[in-house]
Amino acid sequence: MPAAVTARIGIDLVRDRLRSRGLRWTPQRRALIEVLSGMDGHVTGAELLERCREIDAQTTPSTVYRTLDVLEELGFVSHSHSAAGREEYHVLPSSEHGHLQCMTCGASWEIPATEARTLVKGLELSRGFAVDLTHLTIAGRCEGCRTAG
Amino acid sequence: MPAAVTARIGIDLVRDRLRSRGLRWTPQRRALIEVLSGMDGHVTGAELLERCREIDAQTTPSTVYRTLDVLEELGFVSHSHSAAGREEYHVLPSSEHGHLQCMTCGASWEIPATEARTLVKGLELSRGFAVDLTHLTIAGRCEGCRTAG
DNA sequence: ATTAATGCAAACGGTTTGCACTACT
DNA sequence: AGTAGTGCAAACCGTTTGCATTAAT
Repeated sequence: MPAAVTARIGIDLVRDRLRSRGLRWTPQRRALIEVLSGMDGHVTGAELLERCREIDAQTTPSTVYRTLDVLEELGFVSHSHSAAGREEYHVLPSSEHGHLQCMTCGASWEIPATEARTLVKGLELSRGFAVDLTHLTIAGRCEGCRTAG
Repeated sequence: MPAAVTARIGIDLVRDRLRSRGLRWTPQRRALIEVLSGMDGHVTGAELLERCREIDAQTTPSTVYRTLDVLEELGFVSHSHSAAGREEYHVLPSSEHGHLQCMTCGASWEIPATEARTLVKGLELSRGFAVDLTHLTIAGRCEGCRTAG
């Protein structure tokens, strides 16, 4: 079982990018970036809200979700949907990737573009369909849960 | 672009299976089965509710969702999650399959198990991960939307 | 001074629940 | 008669919105 990839999001980089677009650097945004930079690649909006509240108990949902929208526009995060149907944000690492999620233990792993190449190419050739890898979540049972249960 | 597969769900079969388990056959259930049997493979709970209301305007959400749960237990339907994150039910055709969904026009197509074999086998071999194909929805852009836009 | 961003509070949409009532068997 | 299923109404949860206020530039 491969370890989950840890993605990095540079606080200074985000700040500079925001400013260069005339957007602002606020304590609330800083908190969210801090939370995101400590993530191992995937979190729901609700989880991010909770974690931000650990930093600042006054954090409001609207601020978090609006900031996530902005960060998505800037290309720092992207979102897909978990097996439970909730929004799932993840920090954009260097390369595009999908997710593998275990329905038993809930753990999730990244599928690098290289590993998904056959799938992506296949659907493009057979159906002319352009897969959005960042949005892909494949559900199933991981090795640990299969051997355990 | 392959045509969407039309699945069939036999009204009499469902009725008999319900009864054989001590469960009951009601007008509300009949309505839902009728709706489901006219589907081309994928609908959200909310859509099913609406369609049931075309048959009986008094239909309530609770009844529809509870019946869907029962039907899922009996193996007549299964659910996954659309690209928009909503629950998506589909009638179980003879074989397991995943979905391809266009994020531009919203259309969706089935991916038969045969076509997903490489993916499923690959993840099993490389990671010991057992893909739940019925739960899989791959988002992207379909051929039509790619050439149009 | 300008205007982006926040906080509030309320609404949203889809789904789920508790409970008294109905109706299938 | 017994109990599965219904309808109602309210709650749920995550997310989104409008608007007046605050604060970054």
